[in-house]
Amino acid sequence: MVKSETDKAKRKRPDQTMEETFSLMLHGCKLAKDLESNLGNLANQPEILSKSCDDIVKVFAAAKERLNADQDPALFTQLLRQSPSSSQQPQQSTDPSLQEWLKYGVITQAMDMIQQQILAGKAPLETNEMGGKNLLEGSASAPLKGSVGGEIQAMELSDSGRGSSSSSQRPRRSRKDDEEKCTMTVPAPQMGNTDLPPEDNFTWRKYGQKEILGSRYPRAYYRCTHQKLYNCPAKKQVQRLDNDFYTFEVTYIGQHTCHMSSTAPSIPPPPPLETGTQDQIMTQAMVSQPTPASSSSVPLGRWLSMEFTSLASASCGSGSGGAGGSTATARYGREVDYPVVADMADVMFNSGSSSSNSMEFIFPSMEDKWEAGDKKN
DNA sequence: GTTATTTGACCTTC
DNA sequence: GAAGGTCAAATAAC
Repeated sequence: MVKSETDKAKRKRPDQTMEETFSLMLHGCKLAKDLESNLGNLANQPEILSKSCDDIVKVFAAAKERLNADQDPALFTQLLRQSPSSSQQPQQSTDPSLQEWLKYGVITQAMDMIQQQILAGKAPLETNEMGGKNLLEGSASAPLKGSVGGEIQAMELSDSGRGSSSSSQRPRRSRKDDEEKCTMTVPAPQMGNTDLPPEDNFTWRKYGQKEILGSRYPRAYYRCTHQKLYNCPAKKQVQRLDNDFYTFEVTYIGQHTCHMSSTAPSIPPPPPLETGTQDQIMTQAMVSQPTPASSSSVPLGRWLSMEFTSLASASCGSGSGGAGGSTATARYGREVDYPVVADMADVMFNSGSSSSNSMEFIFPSMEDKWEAGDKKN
């Protein structure tokens, strides 16, 4: 059973919840910046522009919803002021964060479309002063995959944080490495409840959560819902990356046997446990419809609207699950122009206006451009 | 009432 | 002894 978002948010520490909202807003800012960077290239691509706006609106709407729900504006302001980047070098005209962002394959659905358009030569490659070229610099060398922005990247092996080794000699519990493991990183939902791990067509029951030494976020432990019924040994561990709130590291352990039973629910074959099947895994995770009954499921509408951004470095096989082994670089926050964000926060907190008004604040020049374009047409 | 989640305690491994 | 993994009672949602 899935608890309500408010219930879950209620259980969080206020500063943690605020931090999540903060990250959400920062991501929205980056989307807006990307769009701005490519306006020149996309003047003739209204559908892409529209999709980009949708993405941005959704992100900010989610942030606003969280802010309105149960969070303290004062805490938000404090977060902004305490941000380590506030004392960093002034922002360059070519935003380095954007390069980092794209370097790791972090693109939105709309940005994916933009890149495809550019790569296909439909949009001019010239850059604007805000660094639109970065879109190409970041990912042109890597072919885009996935029509919904779910970019599946080459998997990389990673060591587990602890490097446990020996197989268990006791029957009950073990950290044995001979269990089949598959670790991957997947994007977290950007809308709604961002705590939910991505749907993978299996139903999971959460049985534990643990703070992990050296990790910023706790690790959640899930096992197959049908563990008892079908003696299914499949488990998974879900943990946010330390430096990337919007990316989960998911480790699958053991194979599903529940689907083999004639009485078991009809589900696809277990995807994650063989090396070389990662693309299949992620494809299933990205395109399949969520299972409504799943304890970790995400409503289809949310999945369709969430940002399928970066995917996916994973390591599969026995013995080297990647908890804590991520080398991903922060997508947000470090190089963001925080005063701008603070202004946006001020607008959102003080105006009491709708999200559309917030968007007007973000895109005044765009509106002017579109209006001008409409007048021409 | 049933089922899922949370969370402190316990167990296992290193 | 520390840390990760799991159990199970308490709690909440439906």
